[in-house]
Amino acid sequence: MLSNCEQCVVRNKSICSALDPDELIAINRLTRKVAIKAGQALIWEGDDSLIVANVVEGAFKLTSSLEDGREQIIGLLYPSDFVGRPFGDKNEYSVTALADSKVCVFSRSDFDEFVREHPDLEHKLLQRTLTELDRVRRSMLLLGRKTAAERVASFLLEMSARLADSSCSVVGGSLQLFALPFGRQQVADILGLTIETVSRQLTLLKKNNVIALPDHRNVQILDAGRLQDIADAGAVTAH
Amino acid sequence: MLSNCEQCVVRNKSICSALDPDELIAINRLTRKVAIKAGQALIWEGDDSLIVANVVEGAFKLTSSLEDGREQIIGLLYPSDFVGRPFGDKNEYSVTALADSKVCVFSRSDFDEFVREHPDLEHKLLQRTLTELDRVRRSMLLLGRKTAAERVASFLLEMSARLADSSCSVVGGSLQLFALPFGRQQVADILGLTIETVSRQLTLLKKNNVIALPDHRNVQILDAGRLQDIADAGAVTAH
DNA sequence: AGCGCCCGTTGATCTAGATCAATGAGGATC
DNA sequence: GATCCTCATTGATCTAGATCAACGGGCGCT
Repeated sequence: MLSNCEQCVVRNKSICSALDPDELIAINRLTRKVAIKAGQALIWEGDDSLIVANVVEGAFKLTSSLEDGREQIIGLLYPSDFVGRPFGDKNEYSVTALADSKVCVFSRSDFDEFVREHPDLEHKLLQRTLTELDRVRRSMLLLGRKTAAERVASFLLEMSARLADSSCSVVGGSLQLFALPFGRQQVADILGLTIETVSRQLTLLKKNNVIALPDHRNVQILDAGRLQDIADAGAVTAH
Repeated sequence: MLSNCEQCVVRNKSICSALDPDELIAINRLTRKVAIKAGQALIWEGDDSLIVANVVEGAFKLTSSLEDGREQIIGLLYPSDFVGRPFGDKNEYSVTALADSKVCVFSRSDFDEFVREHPDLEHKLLQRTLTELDRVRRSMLLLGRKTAAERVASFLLEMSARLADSSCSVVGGSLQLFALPFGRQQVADILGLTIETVSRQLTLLKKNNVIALPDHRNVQILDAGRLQDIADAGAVTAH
């Protein structure tokens, strides 16, 4: 069964939304849909950049590591996001599936060529890259200067914002519930903290009725204003 | 005196290198050369994105801050670098001159329009943005997971690499001398450390004969291999 | 030359968060 | 339903780096 761009679920949100029906048929020939199991890597840090892809389903983490095993998560990818390093020869980070996922893969050289011939596509790619750059720069402030309390609060707000448009979020007078797509260690690797510190900060927020934790994966924001204050200035009034 | 792209000193290195003589004349009309004194801001964090520019001369820092004054430097700009946020309405960071500088300014709307009409220019911009994204992601690992010793060593190597092609670098059997374009506080704000910690790490490297510090601004790398080892694994063998 | 001033260095102490160490709470397997 | 097994929480202690506090040295100014 061939993949078919016309009935692709991320067609209208991915960079491919820049293409008209004819172009969609053309790009379809360059493409191959691939399933990736949770935990499996799509790209390895340091590898030559041979493929790029669109995320169709699931979730991925981008990571950079030191030899002794310390790891930093430098980005998260969801359906419709673009993966890989076009116009460059090395991948500076690994891309690993957090859940069973599907991606739509291009050979990098095919993709580079196709992009150069389709300025609207290149424009979409530029916009995404600029947005991602803004996001990454925001996290530099978090990693370089924020306290543990500020980091955890900022993280919860960002996750809630990012998962808001997807299914399970209920916004009723600042009451929000969402499921983290990963465990505590990954949260720690996003925030540049240890698992224990993340856990302690979360229970602190729970004790102060800023959030509720129905179970290990779900988070409910009870007081978004308070959480925002903590994210910006770290004012935790409790013991 | 009008600015003239044809005799621009950064013409061949900036994004404008994508333009042919006719296009250069066209873009020249959109452009205004502006001098910025050291310490003066070109763009403020949170401002609407009304201008973009090319750096012609001098140096700039990009910063993001918290209300209580904590600051993180999230990027440095040198001649030929591009500044500002095209295709977006907010600047998420401030841009401040580190030295007396000159920039070539565009109104953002003029620039956005011109770029859309010149795919080669947009391509250059995309390449720069992708390269910058790689750089910024590398610093996420530094800020999130590296120790003070590793950060300082990584910083010195990156500065030496970046300043290598410019004037004053002397590469004689891994012997390199360069001048930092800023003081200790700025180094601390780049590395997410305090000024005292930066100072202590530098004197430690000096005591171990890994670097020499002729004066407060100049750094000489005596043992680049050793410095690289420290940057990657923090192995400081000394007291 | 002498006087401040700014910036960097050095030292002493403190603390946020890391590390080490149990303990507990689902979730899958048989 | 008992047995693991993995992952989160909680507690006790340690430490890298922050904070607080002198001190010093280069540079511009009169």
